[in-house]
Amino acid sequence: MPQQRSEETRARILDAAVRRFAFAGYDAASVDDICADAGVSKGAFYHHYPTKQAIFLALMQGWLAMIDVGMGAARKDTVPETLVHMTNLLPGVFAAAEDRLPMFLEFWLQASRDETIWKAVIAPYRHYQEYFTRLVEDGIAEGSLKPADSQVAAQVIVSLAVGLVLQGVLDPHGADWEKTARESMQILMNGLAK
Amino acid sequence: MPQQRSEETRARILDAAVRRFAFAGYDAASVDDICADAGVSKGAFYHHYPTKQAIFLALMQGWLAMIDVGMGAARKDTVPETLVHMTNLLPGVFAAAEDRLPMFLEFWLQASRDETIWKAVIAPYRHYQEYFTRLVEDGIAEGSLKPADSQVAAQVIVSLAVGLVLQGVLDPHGADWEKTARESMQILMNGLAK
DNA sequence: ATAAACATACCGACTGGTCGGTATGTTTAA
DNA sequence: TTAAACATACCGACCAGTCGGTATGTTTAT
Repeated sequence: MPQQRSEETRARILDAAVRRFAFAGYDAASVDDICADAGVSKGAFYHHYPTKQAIFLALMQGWLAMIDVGMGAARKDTVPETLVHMTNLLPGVFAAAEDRLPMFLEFWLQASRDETIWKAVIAPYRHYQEYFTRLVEDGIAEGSLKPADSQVAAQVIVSLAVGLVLQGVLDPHGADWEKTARESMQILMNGLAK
Repeated sequence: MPQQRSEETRARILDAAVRRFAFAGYDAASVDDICADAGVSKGAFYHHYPTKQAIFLALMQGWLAMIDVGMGAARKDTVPETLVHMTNLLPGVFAAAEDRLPMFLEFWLQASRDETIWKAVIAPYRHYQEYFTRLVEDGIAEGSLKPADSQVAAQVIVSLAVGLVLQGVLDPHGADWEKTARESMQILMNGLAK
């Protein structure tokens, strides 16, 4: 394997970037900070990534791809079961990414202001919307859900999830968010299920 | 009128700050920018506000207070009616504050990292939670809502609202958000109402 | 085999510019 | 006249990105 050292440096920079961005935010995390954290020179940084924005984007892509994989693997027998199962996955997500969740917000905020980042965020985002829309349609087809506008139903689900995550970011100790997530989905189900 | 000029300058600075923060975000909006936009010198700025953070906080306070007023005025005969009426108010909120909504996200993000701002955000936020909790309890008492954990029910409502607003920020043209808001609340009601 | 030629990885001082905040001077209103 | 309101010049810190140069492989020609 040629230049495996290079790959390791790349990874170290990426790791450090996650830490610094999560801790201080995109603007406040300087490239110098990231380099110091990674134990690497600025030259190395710019050798591997053309700009600060580029590494931010790389990070985001990785994160979004991860979610994608996790979602695909959650499919169960019936649609309501799948949805409930997904909420059961939430605690793990929270625990694994607790300190990184502000980054999620950061992604969103940057996306709302930066054309490049927006395009990178909006595609997977719409993909999720479609995923849930199809899920709801399947549920209606299999008879476990009431006939309804599947698009709206999907948006409700996504909105609820987004809202829960963001409240979890803002006020982690303000509630038992995993319990709230489970029961919230239950209430939603009462409105959607047959 | 003695300090009327002073008051006007104050207001102009605040207006400009809203515009610049909304357009560029907290970090990217420089004090110089704000002053230029307000047609005022830096000396005037620092005469009226001790720091950049202070003006941001003042802005946030005003915004939160505004929501407070709007919420109190929405009360109708029954609880479900009140909630539906509130979603009907959303389009106005969206239209009036379209370009300022990213600031909402900015507030949130800053709050998740800055102790001072966090405290200023969390108090009104919990106040809303309590408002909705009481609203749900009233609904249960008046018999229009199913008996349920009022706290969780309130959190669902708030989560949904937060999620809808944030999706509206990220992807304004991705859906008809006011319609979605209305129908979402309807679905939720199916799960909550008797 | 091995040295020369080349390519990639990495270093860290430096630049040009920005920004929050301050010091000091001038105007305005009472 | 005097204090508040406002203006201007300036300071020190910081920061993304650059650049000349070095170190560490990798390929090529002999």
